Amino acid sequence: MSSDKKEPRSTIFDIDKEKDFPDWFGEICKVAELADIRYGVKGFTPFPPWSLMTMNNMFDILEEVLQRKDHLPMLFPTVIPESNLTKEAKHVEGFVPQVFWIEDTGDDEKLEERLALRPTSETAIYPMYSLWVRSWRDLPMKRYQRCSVFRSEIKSTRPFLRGREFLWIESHNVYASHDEVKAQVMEDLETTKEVVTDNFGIPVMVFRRTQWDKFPGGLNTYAADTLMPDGKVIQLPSTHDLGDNFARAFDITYLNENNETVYAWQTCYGPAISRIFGALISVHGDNKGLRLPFKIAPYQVVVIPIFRGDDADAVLKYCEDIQKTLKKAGLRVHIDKRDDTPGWKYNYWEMKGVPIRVEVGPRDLKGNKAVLFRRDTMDRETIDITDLKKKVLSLGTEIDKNLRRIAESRFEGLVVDADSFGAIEDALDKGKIARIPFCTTEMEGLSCDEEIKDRTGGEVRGTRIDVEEKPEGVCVACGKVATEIVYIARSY
RNA sequence: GGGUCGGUGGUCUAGCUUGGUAUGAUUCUUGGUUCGGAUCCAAGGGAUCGGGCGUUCAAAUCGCCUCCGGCCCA
Repeated sequence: MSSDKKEPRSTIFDIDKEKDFPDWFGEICKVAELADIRYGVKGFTPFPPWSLMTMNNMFDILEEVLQRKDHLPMLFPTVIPESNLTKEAKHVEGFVPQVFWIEDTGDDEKLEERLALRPTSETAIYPMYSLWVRSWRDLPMKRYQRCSVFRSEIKSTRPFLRGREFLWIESHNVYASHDEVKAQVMEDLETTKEVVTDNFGIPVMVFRRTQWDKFPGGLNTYAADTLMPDGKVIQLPSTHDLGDNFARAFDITYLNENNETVYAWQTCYGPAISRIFGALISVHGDNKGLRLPFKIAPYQVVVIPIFRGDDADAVLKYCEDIQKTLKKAGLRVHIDKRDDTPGWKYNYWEMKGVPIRVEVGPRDLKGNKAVLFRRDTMDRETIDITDLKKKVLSLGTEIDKNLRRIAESRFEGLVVDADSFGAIEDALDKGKIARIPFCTTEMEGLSCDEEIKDRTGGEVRGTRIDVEEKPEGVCVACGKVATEIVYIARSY
């Protein structure tokens, strides 16, 4: 055989996202240095710079929106004394099975009272709210904290999508009336759409969850779902109408204008950034790796110098001028000066998902040009260096629009009406979401949900709250008159 | 939680059936060469074979226990 020539190796990363999604996800976490699963404790994962820098940018956007809507930041301890955790009965039932407990210190010294690592912070925060809320003048009290929480998940864990420790923001709000609570629910849904869809380019559908799937201890849960490449949906932020349940359990009362002591009303809102990041890379990624939105990419632009021996200094100088210009425009720019070939660097940064690449070599130097490459479409364009800033800025906007457009196109025709188990299963097998008449999302409907799950693998995600829907016909499962339209999907 | 497959230098991997302290690639370091889609050459570094116990003169290899992970299912 003659051909002992090396075949050009294709790319760093090349996996069919649609066909082999679990494989794609695991590999991209490793090769793009997003999560290192070698830590050795189930569900606990170190995040290297690339994912953390992206998540920090996501946090910044979310916090900016929350603060604009009058939420103030705060931070509570990680541990919750057992007596506080167990004050609200339903809440206990829902969360205690997943709690990590601290029982002793140092050399086996037993604690007087066990401490829980917070699985969520209601029971940490509300005893203090009980002290902080005194009068109607203190209301509304809108606050949030950015922290990590701990849940001993039984289900199999994966980086970002389901960890036993994950990063989120939780907002906890106190009001004088239930009406204000309902308004806050709507505000949170708008926040979700502004942040997750407008900024991160991830389309969502919002649902009111069923009574058996709501936040333990609350009245109602409203949540945003998005669609993963394998046709399953995943829950992103959720808002809970807590009614006055927790106020009664934690004695959060205030003096109203008539000098009467009354219970307060509450909401909480929990966008899990690490999970949204997991959805983001899955939704926007392609077979060559990540495609990060321009708004949140750690490096929005990477500059690749190309040179032969004696051109090096001039080319590098040219690159630094480019970096200076773009930094002045407020952009995050990186010059890759490593001693590797340009082609290697192209593949590397494409896999990492940097939205825009500027390639600069002797040719460009001579003509005062630069080559602009966009990751989303893999298109190249040669531009005059004087247009650089303008072009990069408009291209960044265009990339984000395009990523969002691609993601949203997957939602078109996604919902399919069904009126039988067969039709539901058929829809789910095609990666669709089934829309069906259903008896009720009150507790009595649970057995119907379970039957649907047994026979189709899908589950009831809830009822739409952004669209009015009139039920017709009978419940697919039990045959009783339908009182609601619900959506069935396979889910994470 | 059930099923299943797996764990060998940083990474991927050969060896396991038929016991005799480990193969190759890549990464990493150094020097040179090269640079418009994964440069090439040379030298060097790096593994008590996930952990424990057992069988044996001898265990990556055989047995038991345990930890960790992947995938599928609930």
